[in-house]
Amino acid sequence: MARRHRTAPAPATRFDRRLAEILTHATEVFCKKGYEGASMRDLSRASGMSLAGLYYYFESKERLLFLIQKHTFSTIVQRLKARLEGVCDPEQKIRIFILNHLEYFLANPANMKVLSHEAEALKNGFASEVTAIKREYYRICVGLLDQLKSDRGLQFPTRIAVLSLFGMMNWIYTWHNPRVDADAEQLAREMSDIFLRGVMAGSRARREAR
Amino acid sequence: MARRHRTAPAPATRFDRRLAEILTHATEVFCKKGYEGASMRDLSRASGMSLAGLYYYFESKERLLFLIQKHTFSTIVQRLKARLEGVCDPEQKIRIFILNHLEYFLANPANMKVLSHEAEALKNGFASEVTAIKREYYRICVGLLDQLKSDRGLQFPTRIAVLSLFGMMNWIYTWHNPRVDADAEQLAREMSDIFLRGVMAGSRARREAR
DNA sequence: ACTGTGTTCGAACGAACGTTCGAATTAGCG
DNA sequence: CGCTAATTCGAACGTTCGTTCGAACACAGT
Repeated sequence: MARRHRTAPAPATRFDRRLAEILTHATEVFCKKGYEGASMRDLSRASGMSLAGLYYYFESKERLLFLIQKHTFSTIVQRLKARLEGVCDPEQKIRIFILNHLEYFLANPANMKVLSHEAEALKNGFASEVTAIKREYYRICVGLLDQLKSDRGLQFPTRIAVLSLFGMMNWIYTWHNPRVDADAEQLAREMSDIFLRGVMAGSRARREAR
Repeated sequence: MARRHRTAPAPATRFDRRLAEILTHATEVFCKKGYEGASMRDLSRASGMSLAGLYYYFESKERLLFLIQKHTFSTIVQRLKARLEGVCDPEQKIRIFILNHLEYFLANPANMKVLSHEAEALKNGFASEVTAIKREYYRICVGLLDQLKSDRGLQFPTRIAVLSLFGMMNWIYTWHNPRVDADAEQLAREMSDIFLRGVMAGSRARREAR
């Protein structure tokens, strides 16, 4: 009956720790079978808790997905802000943005797949809160690119560039194989090279043909 | 009882025409609610046919998704091959590849979302046939990039470049708004610029720092 | 009008779904 | 130990799921 609503990081009660365990197992199941395809009984089996027992920790399957998405996205934004602090060079900032994204992506592939692939699964109330974080993340990236543009007198469509970059990065969940593909650092370097050369090369205050 | 198995394009029987109608409506429903989230009753309502009536045209929900994915993917590959014929310049070929993908994408957004987003929904038998087409499409793109590399003496990781390009293009289904965003031609030009400059600029047989 | 084949449907099947509830069990503290 | 509150669970709720079946309808050619 008594539900905690900690947003503070501090004491990590028994309740909070158990909930975190359940979230971890549920993330794996959502990753493998999809949100709609995963049943509460699947989650029960994966977390070693009875079906009814799960409902002591969250009131619905949808809220469970919400908790996973919100925690994942919040963490990635928070880490990005910490890493961006004190860096001035806009190119370096964008490289950090990409590295931060890919490092978290490859370290927590299930979380990121659930975040990317189940973006439309939440309804009104839950959806809007995750959308707010997504918008903030998007705005940060737009800011970095605009800074790069004005610093170097470049000319390219910011919206398309940002969304192309997100596409490059988020699509990884469909193909990355840790036994074949490079680690996050190298991957981030290669994607950064392609993307940054793409927006920087030869577009200095041009008036292009067509 | 008597089911047709036409692969020939020719006569378009009543059966084939009605099936195509159902596929169109089903694609919209799968696009909006996802494969798992869409019920046979949803499909029945959307196509104006009774629940039982649908099973005269296909034997299972999974086969219905398979038919949609296979038709969509086959069409896009076939159009690509036709457009690529006779073109020699590798840069031009890649621009055609991107344009072909985006034109079909924006002209048939529901089809392409179902193809991109429900790629893992099919099981063994159905999955392998779609995967085969996907692999062919992937190999074509690898071929174009390798040709560009050797023609111009470039040096970049082909696999990462191809998959980044697919990410840029396929991610569109998450953000494209026809009332806000440009048409396929302009979008293809902008993405081609970013991508081609990215893989071509300053990587001529370099031995790069780090 | 009769016959046969292609097409459609209402009704129902068993299984699985998300969620609830009251009782049983456990943990923390006097 | 004994008491209270936190935690877990078996069993069941009503609903919806994908699929099936046999009867009905539509429309040829004779």
